[in-house]
Amino acid sequence: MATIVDVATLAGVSTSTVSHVLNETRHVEPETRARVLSAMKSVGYRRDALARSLRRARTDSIGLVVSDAGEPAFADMVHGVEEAAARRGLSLLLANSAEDPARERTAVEALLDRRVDGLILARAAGSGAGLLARIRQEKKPLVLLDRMADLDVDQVGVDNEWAMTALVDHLTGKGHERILLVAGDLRVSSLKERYDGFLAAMEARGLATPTSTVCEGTSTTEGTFEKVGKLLRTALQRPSAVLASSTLLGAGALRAIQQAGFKIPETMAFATFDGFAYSDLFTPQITTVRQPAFQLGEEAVGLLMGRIENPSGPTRVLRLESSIEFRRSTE
Amino acid sequence: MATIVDVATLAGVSTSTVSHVLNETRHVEPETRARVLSAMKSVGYRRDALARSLRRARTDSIGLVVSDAGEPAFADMVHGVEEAAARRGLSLLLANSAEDPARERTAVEALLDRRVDGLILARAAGSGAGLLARIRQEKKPLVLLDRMADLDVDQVGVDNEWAMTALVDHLTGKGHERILLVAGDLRVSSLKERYDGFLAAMEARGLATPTSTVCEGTSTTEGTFEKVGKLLRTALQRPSAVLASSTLLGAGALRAIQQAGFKIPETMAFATFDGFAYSDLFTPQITTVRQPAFQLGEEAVGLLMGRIENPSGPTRVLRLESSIEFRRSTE
DNA sequence: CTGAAAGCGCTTACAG
DNA sequence: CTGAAAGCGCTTACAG
Repeated sequence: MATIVDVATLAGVSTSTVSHVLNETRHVEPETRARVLSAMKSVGYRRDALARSLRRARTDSIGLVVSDAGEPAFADMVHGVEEAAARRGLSLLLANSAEDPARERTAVEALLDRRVDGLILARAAGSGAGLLARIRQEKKPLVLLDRMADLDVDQVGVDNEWAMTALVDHLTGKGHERILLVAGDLRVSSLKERYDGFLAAMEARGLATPTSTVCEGTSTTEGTFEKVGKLLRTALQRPSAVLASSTLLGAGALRAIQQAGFKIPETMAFATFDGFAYSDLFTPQITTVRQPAFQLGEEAVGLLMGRIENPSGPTRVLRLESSIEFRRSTE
Repeated sequence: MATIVDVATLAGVSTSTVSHVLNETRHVEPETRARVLSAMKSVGYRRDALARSLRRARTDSIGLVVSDAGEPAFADMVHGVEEAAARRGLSLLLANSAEDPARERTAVEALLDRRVDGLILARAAGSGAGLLARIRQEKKPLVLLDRMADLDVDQVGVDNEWAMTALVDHLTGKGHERILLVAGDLRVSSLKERYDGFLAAMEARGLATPTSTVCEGTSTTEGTFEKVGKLLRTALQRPSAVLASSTLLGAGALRAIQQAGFKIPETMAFATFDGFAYSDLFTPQITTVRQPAFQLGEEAVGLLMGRIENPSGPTRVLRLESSIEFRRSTE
């Protein structure tokens, strides 16, 4: 591997000059410059980003830790982050916590060790406040993605309560009064917000919300299938509509509905957050709250760069708009 | 940020000793060791991975460039690579070429600059041989993922020809003789292999394959929709079955079939590679060739580590088995 | 069992 | 307009 010294020697100049040619950071005589450039070419010079970073105390890289790389929404967010990072010439270090706080911690430590310029985190379900304190203590710029926190931290997510309210409006408008919410793990802030939105919206419409109309705590498709199935079989007053707070929960609920013998939308209405890909091609046609996952990722990078450039600026919290795709499942 | 010097000073030892405690690389008196450890704790020491890498000429990081982060199959591969890398304590640098050879090149250069220990590449459609030559010239360990090449390079993909043959067998067994293959961009090796498999299988069964039964060259859902629609409307001898070589192509073809007024499977059989998530929950129930995308990613990391540890070992080429999920769409 | 010192490949004041 | 030299934070022969 050729180094800057090789180039300097071959060109008959100092390493300073080579460095300045490389970075265009001070004037160099055209002729000298040309000599340096041709020396670089002839030795196949490639600047070592590591050495450069060490000296500059800046790596031009950012770290992203997502909680569930398997979910399509997260895959889209990763994609958005990658895109936005590449546009700015930043490298992206990716890690997946798989909803495990211990793995999340390990991943964050590894990223801090690598001196990323900043961190984007979609936190694991059971993630404590300690990790964020740690990052703050290192004074490392941080942005929370999708999973927000009631803390003084830059973050970007979606308008979960608004979307849930709109969904409940839609269903109650169709005459539904008993709605089953498949809420999932309420330690996840986005799921909690959807849950809160549901309770508030139902209450605002004067509709009682007995416990039997919320299925919470599941976090796998299989577990959700079982729990929803049980609810559908035993609920004294059977719901006329089911609402799922994520794709994974929706898949479990859908299977349970089908297996219990209901027909969508004839005997059971159904809607879900996030939803399924290419859903317009398939039956049942499902009403879906679509979050702008890709943009979420892009905005996270924007917030992070803002924080890196201005460490003491005011905290920024972004809520992007979801859109609701109304389809036959809630007719 | 505390450095190794701070720790050494506080503990009253040399930096050598601190380093050796850190890496457990030579014996240190228990008492000294304890002093060092407590000094680390009290200054909040965190080893700088950059400085370490610079010295060791090894970064414990690998780079992954995928061609289409939007496709679910690639998302799964990324997930598999991440998982396998994390298990080995490697950091993952991720980039997306979006099927653009120029972006691919930029991404690879950035990764080489960062001195990743090795590179995993799912190459862009129009990627030339120059890039691989470049990587080889840098003597950087390399593994090709999914998109294979007839070159002396470690690589892992799936048994595309076998799967296509099995699919054709299945359809001809049902009496289909005119099959439309939606083949996509044949510069992509996996698509080319599926295409070759199709031609060979049809020929082996004595079934003519006039041009009209292959739709090639499209690489968007929209474009595929249009082209397949046109074929279905104008084909002199209309196909009785449609086969798509990827999810994206399948989505376009499916839309075209539906819009042309065919019913699956009554008036048109249909099957696709890669397919749609949770497809068992939706109608039409589509026969799908499922590739083990996650494992593909894991195996790629395995091959890469093998190459890093043994740069002069023999080339390894892996073909993982796909599985075919037979469903109603080809009944 | 431990330390002094060189060196990884850069950048950047400082000096001329 | 250019160069000599210090220093970023580590690791690792070498010496004792």
